[in-house]
Amino acid sequence: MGENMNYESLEVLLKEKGLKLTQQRKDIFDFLVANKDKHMSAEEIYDAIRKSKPHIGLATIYRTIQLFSDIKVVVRNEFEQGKSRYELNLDGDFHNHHHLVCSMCGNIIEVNEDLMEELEKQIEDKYNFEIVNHDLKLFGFCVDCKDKR
Amino acid sequence: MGENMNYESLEVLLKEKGLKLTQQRKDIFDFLVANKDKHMSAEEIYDAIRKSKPHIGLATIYRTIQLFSDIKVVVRNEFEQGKSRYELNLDGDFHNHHHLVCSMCGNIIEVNEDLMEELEKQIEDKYNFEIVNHDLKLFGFCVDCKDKR
DNA sequence: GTCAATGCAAACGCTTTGCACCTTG
DNA sequence: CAAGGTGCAAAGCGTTTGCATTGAC
Repeated sequence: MGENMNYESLEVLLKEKGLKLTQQRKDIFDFLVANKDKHMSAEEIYDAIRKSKPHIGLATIYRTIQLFSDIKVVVRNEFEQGKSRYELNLDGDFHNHHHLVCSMCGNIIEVNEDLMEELEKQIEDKYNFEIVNHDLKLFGFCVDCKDKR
Repeated sequence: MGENMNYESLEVLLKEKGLKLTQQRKDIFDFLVANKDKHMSAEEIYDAIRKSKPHIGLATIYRTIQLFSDIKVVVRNEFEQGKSRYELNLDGDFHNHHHLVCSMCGNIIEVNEDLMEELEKQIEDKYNFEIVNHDLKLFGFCVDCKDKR
């Protein structure tokens, strides 16, 4: 997919499945690109896009995000129980990266290193389990909060 | 808490907070002990207990599990989106253990090794983040399913 | 023109809550 | 007997779905 993902590459992924590049899909994609460092809920995406496109429906956000998730354009994550947050998957990487979740301020920090190879190898051997992907969240206190306690 | 957790140790934890050891709490605790290797949803716990105690309410299951979670007697986990599964936290360990989730049959396997010390140390240093707990799920194929693909 | 996509509102599934009654300590 | 706890039903909340209409190709 590459760092410079744009409408064309999105269109290619959609066309492969006989799907259309609609204005709403462009709008949602644009918004995700403009906020690629954030982890947003469906409602937040909806509210933000609605400011410039008042007719968009929340169901469209959900359907689009589901679709983008299927074609690996976004990654869904669950930091709070019962509520998903989404982020753009710029490099189209299959292996998820990790997240640091601050228990005090709720801030989410991306970890770009994998560091899981050795652990996964050991577990694959011992449990005879073939690991395809992982989901690692590390809870604790961020730089700003660790001293405030 | 120790391996032989029983009513007395549960009662101590409750008393500390001015709470009572009711029959329903005993029933739910018993059921969790009898199924300590499983990861059950609230509905599953409810249905199972209702067979012998038909008058128990689902809300009691939720309230009790929430309480048990607060006093670290159970651990809540989310393997499927929007649905929690619960397991007894026998040793009262603060650091969660890991889970292998089979993408084919849905089976969940416990990993008792931690293996995270080195990774956590590296991340704490690089990101200046104080790690307190983690949540690691490894998705893939279990022994029974890896050949069936 | 065809088929996919949208918007709306209603339905959904899990979980929480308000309240009158009951039980524990 | 004074908390706290329970059961029931209703509400809550994020998400999904049915359907008539609209829009992309």
